[in-house]
Amino acid sequence: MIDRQKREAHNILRGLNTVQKQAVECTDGPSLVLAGAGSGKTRVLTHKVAYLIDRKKIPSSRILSLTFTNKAAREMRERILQLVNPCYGELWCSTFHSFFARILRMEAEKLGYTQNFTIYDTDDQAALIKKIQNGMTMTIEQCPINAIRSRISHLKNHLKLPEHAKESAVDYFDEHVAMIYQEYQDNLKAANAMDFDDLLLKPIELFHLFPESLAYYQKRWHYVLVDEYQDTNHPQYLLLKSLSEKHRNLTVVGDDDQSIYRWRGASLRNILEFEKDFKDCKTFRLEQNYRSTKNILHVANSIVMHNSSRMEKQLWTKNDDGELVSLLWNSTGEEESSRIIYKIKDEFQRNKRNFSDFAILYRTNAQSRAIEDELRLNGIAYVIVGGIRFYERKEIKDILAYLRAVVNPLDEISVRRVINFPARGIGNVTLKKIEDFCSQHSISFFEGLTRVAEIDSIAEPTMQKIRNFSDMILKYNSVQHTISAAELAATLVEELGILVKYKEEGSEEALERRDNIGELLTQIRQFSNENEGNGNSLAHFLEEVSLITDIDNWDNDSNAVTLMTLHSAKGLEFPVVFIAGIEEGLLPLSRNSNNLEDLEEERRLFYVGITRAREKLYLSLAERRIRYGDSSFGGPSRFLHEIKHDLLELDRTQVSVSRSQRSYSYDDNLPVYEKKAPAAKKLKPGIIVRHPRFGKGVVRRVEGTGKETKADILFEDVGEKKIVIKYANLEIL
DNA sequence: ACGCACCCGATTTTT
DNA sequence: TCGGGTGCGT
Repeated sequence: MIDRQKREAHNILRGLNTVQKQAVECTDGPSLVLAGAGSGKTRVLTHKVAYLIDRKKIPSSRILSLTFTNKAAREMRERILQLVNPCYGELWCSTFHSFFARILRMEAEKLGYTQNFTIYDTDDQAALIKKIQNGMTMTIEQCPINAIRSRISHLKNHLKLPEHAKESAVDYFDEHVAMIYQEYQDNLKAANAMDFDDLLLKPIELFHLFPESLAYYQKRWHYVLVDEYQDTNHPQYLLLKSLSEKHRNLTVVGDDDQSIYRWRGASLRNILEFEKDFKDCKTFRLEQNYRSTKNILHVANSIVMHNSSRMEKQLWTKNDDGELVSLLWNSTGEEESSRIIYKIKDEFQRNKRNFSDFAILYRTNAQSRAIEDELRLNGIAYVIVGGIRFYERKEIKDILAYLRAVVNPLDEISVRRVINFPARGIGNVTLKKIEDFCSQHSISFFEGLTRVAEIDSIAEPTMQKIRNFSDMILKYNSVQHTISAAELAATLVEELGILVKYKEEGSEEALERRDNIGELLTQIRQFSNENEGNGNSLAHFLEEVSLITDIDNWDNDSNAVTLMTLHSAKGLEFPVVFIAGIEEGLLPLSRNSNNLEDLEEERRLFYVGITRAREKLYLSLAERRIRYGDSSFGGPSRFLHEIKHDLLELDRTQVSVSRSQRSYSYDDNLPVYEKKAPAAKKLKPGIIVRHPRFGKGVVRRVEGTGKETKADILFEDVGEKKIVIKYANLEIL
């Protein structure tokens, strides 16, 4: 036992370079790790947590690691568990939003919410704003919902209250927004709902109003570590500052050159001024890149050095020069797609690559379509990250809205969403009558439904329909704690009869919707199994779902080419990367070419894309491309001129394949799209399993594939064992 | 209350 | 070009 601990402690520092080691060993006080792309940023973070637990004997429950995505949080947890014995206690790796949502669930009453509050996503926000705008009597001119939504979000992120917004309004739009903003906040409160921004703002309010509550959390967390610090916004900055005020052990890791979420409130200031904000802070610069070839890195450096607001850094690598970066110069958008696919096949055959080695990145989702068509035509498997998310599909949102209404009937947006779905003859006129009744009596929309008998103008048959609806919601509301989420959801879907309806409809679209709902029910079932006896699992499920995103589910296990936006690619790496559409108007996007700050963010976005590539980078552009139905010509991106010419290899080879010749669907030389066995896929370090003989344990390491897969598992009772999966009959918990 | 036709608008989207 | 949202007609 002691031997193993020694070995592990040694492992924690082994394989780190000098700066990385210094950063890990610097445990006391604030520290800033400026980590260039591919320089082992997450490595420093995970090793530091492991070091704290193992060397400094800090209970893991005192260490808080915050990230932006669930995927990053999950990976961080797994990597820490590979380094240290997890038995010291719970390990806290979480996203900002889910961490603070968790706090808010506990403290909701103090802020006038109940603990089963609903989290509103962008769609719900839009629906609410729309409702408010439609209800405004003196409205002269309507404004685009999304413009209002993002303005309100902007105001909130700058801690501007509706009163402030009113005072500082300079034009009609500002005034209009300020009015809606006020009502928007009131409505959220009445609906017992919070939007994403509130998940950060309400904790600030909580800490402000209840200093003893803040003191509790300050005492609770001895160490706070943050990944991707360059993307934090102002509320996040304030929260980090107050949470770490007592122990002062705040470690932030980030790269100002990779800050690409300014448009969403991220403040580059946070990382640029960290040394001023935390006076005695220690700064570490990780400038050695382990990911890319020298050529790729030179291109990346030559681009990003054109930015003015950045901290001076020079990435270098011991890796080989590698191939030159290729510039695929095309005349049209279609040619671009063909050429990329041609290159993929070429790389595939010449360099023995897997399809999962390739990523095709683009600035806008709309660009994916042409590339997808070409991939399909050539029988190459691909996965798209982003676009329409599973949980944003209409049918999924409909079911979720029912579940949300059941958990929180005050959630007016959800109730309204489903009151006439499936169609049950309750139309706009009736809704308006109920609405008026509710505002006359100052009651919630749902209470209005239950008191529909008092509304004279509604005809009896309609009343009955409304009563049926509200009774149904109440029925499920009353059993939510006695039956499992899975059972509740399945019964509800059954009662609604939508699966049958979609089946009868029979169209491809309807069948897909039916399947999606089936998939949702499966997910709820899984969730129920995993969280048995955890109180109200339906509410938990809804919270988890509202904080999940597409990239969280992306797993590069399937042998397929990955397509995604430059934004989604941050944090990932691929042997071969294509960046499509390096044109004026697209990169930089025309809207963001006018002011310097926007332009610099576009440049960083390009930089992020370039630095995803390990071995080979292709840049691609088209002289003409169809956009919004028109043919447009932006010309090569200005960023191309920032690359030294001897780093680029111009490739203008014509791809001489016509549509008809390419219409075969499978090429014998291409492997069949194949997914890895689900069992092997799910078994990852950090996962809890049950063994028929040894009981419960946590997976530490996985080696081998297929039938050969073995795993080191640390069991609660019998210690660590190496298990051959094939024979073990493990149950994944 | 529902269906169809037309019109407008159109980044990126960690949560 | 394409999809969603509005408004009119039944």
